[in-house]
Amino acid sequence: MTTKYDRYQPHKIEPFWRQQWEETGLDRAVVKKDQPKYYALTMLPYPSGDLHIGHWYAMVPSDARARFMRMQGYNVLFPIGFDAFGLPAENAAIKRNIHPHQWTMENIRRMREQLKSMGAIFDWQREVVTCLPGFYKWSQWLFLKFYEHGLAYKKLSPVDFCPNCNTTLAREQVWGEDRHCERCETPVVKKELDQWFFKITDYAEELLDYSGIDWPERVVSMQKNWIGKSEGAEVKFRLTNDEEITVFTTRPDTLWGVTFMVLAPEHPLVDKITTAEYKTQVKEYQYQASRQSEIERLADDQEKTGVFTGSYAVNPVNGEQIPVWIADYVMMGYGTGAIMAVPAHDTRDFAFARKYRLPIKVVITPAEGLADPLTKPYTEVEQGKMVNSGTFSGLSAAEGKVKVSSWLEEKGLGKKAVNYRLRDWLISRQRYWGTPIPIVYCEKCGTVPVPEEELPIVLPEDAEFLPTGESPLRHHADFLHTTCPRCGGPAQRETDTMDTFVCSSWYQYAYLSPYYQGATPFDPAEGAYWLPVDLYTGGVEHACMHLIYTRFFTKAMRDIGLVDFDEPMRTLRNQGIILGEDSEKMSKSRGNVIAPDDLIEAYGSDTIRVYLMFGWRWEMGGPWDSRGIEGSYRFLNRIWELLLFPVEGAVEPTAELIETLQRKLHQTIKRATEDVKELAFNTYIASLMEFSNLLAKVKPNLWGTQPWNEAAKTLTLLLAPAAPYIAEEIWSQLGEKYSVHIQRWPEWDPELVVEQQVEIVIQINGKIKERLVIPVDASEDQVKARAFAMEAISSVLQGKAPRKVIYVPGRLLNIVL
RNA sequence: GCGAGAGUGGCGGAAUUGGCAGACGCGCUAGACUUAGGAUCUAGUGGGCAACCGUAGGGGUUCAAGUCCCCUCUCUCGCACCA
Repeated sequence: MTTKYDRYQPHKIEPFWRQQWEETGLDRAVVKKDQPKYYALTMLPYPSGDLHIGHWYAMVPSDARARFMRMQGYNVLFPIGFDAFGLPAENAAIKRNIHPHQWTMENIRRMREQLKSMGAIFDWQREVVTCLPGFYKWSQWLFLKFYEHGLAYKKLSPVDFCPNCNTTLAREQVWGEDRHCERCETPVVKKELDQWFFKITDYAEELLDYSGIDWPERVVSMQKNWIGKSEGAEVKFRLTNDEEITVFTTRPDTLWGVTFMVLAPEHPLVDKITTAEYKTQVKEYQYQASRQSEIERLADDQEKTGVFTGSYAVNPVNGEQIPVWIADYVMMGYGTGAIMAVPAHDTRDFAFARKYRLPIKVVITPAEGLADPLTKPYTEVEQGKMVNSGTFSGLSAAEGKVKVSSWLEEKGLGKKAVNYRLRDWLISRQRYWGTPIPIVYCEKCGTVPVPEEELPIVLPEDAEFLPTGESPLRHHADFLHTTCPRCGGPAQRETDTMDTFVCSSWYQYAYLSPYYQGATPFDPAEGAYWLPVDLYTGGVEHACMHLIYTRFFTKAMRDIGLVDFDEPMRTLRNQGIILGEDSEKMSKSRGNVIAPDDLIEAYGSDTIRVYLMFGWRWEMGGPWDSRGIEGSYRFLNRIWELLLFPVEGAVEPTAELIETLQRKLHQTIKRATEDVKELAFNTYIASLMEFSNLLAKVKPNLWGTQPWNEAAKTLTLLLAPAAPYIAEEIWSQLGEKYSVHIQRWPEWDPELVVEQQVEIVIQINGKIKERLVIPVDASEDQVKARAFAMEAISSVLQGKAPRKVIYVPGRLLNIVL
């Protein structure tokens, strides 16, 4: 390779070592029964065409961490793949008349090369591309298993539909107040469609349990929020015309305060219970409400509106007759779509009652009583006491909640109930570029699952891509028409494809044995060794979608008998986002995109790697600073010269310098080790910088001595996870054996870490007056004696005894007067 | 409104969890080497002439607070008529 005295030339060394690593299979990950495993995973990218600096920011530190674990003696699996189904490919097909498959695979080819230059230890033999039949066969297989186990079902339901993407969206793909499409920001509309769902709600309770995993509090709280568990009771209300309406309430203790009832405008009972007199008004209101969801629901301060149905219900606890209204502040999609209104103790009901002059009846009061008439609802539970509530009067509201529920249950008027905000996962998409749902519709047999042996149901290649908004599969006769697997008669295939989140819900298992040919989605022997994932890293934006789905999948797979653990990923960590230099999100339209390829050309991959780790707190991210990267480039250049350029002239080692060097060496090992372990990459790099600064200082005296050589070797090892290319080159030039990356990570000696001399701060009343350098093992008395002898101290004391003296060994002496 | 998190020099960020605030780096200033420097090296760099003052603001606990407690403000993210 290069010879000594050459300057640092990343463009020479990086391709060379990349090839060496490839040829020697350095990063191949295979099962080694006698070695502890470590499965590190970074979220797989969508093959948009170009590797973005954001991909680097996500992957490089994860890679460094994986490399570190490998040097710590673990057998590390750090795989990569491509989340290759999805809309952009299909849109490209429509716009530019290029087949989604071709578009996707070309992008992958390009990104694969870009990923390779990054220098990560991806084992490319384990690469998985989700749009290949070898992969999606198993998505289909899992669908069939879910179907068998009652976890996949079809139902006609109002779903969110993006008119621009021409497809349905899962609830979590609808964002913001105006309910727009996650991808294209078009406001979604409601459509009544027959769609496939996964029964994620079966796992709602279990999904709330995070006890076995180490996930960021933020993600946990977002998920809990999303799942939205609330406990209360379901209460049955009989109407005067004999219909029955069930409501869900979290406040059974307020039952005596119910003064009216409200149904969602779309509630199925509305038509039945509306009396002739009110028909027109109700119909009109229902129409307005249905338009509401289609029109952008602008922030119109949400004045509550509603209309009376003409019917009355009977409060089961006291026999009072209460009017039944409909109002759009009650949602069909939550609870039972009907509420009992307690205006005295609920903000919304209060506003509604005020507007329509409905009675307000107080049944919970604080010790000091309430204003009469009420000016605002009293919603407190903790301090409230029940009143006007029959035999329950006098109980605290909290007690009441429990006791009233039990009582309802005894009397058959209702029951304790838990309600979740989480809804089943809508997986049907009316698009071509996705996993076909392996279902056939037969006139005779109805809905028939495709037999396992017939998988994969392959996407036909010769589909036509027209901007009509309908799935090409629907117009593909060969695909559409088939025979019923059960009766052999004519049948039609399901033409919906699966949400791409299905692919990413189980891809971590596909890496174990890509495109597996066996009887299950992955090789059980590989699974037994590598699973589950030890460390998963990626963006926090997936908290409520991907990260809930993959937990659900793993639990479902467990119940099917495919895995024997409850959670897919033991530890989760999120990185932040790198913004443009203008502190805005990077985007082509803003023109603030930083292209990694340009940076590689200017500095080489190692510099980018080091900068991405050093520049920000990883979990935070922040704006890019194109001047900052110069610092990382300088750092690598300095290391290069420091370790490879000899000293001209005499070297004069002193015992003191050797000791200083050795101590700093061990301190650096300690810091670097602890920081990488904690994913504190910025301080890890900082510790290496500090150490190299010291090395530069002692180089004229120690160069070539045994302690120097030791330090040089160790620094190279410590640098290896961050800057793998330069570390390998330096290692080789130092005359060490290939490869630096499979050497044992250095260990520190706790005794050598401690300073021999420490500076103690001498404070008077907490203010620093003096500093004192003493041996670490100096006794308190010695420190005191020396401190009191100091001019600045004794002059203040003037012989008087201090009130108190606090001594913190190795840190300070505080003299309190 | 609810939930989560954050606020430290000109900037990115450190601070062994209550013990020297500002490590490391960027930028900046001065100097050196140079035909030249947007290269490199050396020194300096929170504010203030000082005593001192400084971690969003105010209060508190403590010998000691960026760190703990209470209040306020600002920002970011998520959810949002959730019954």
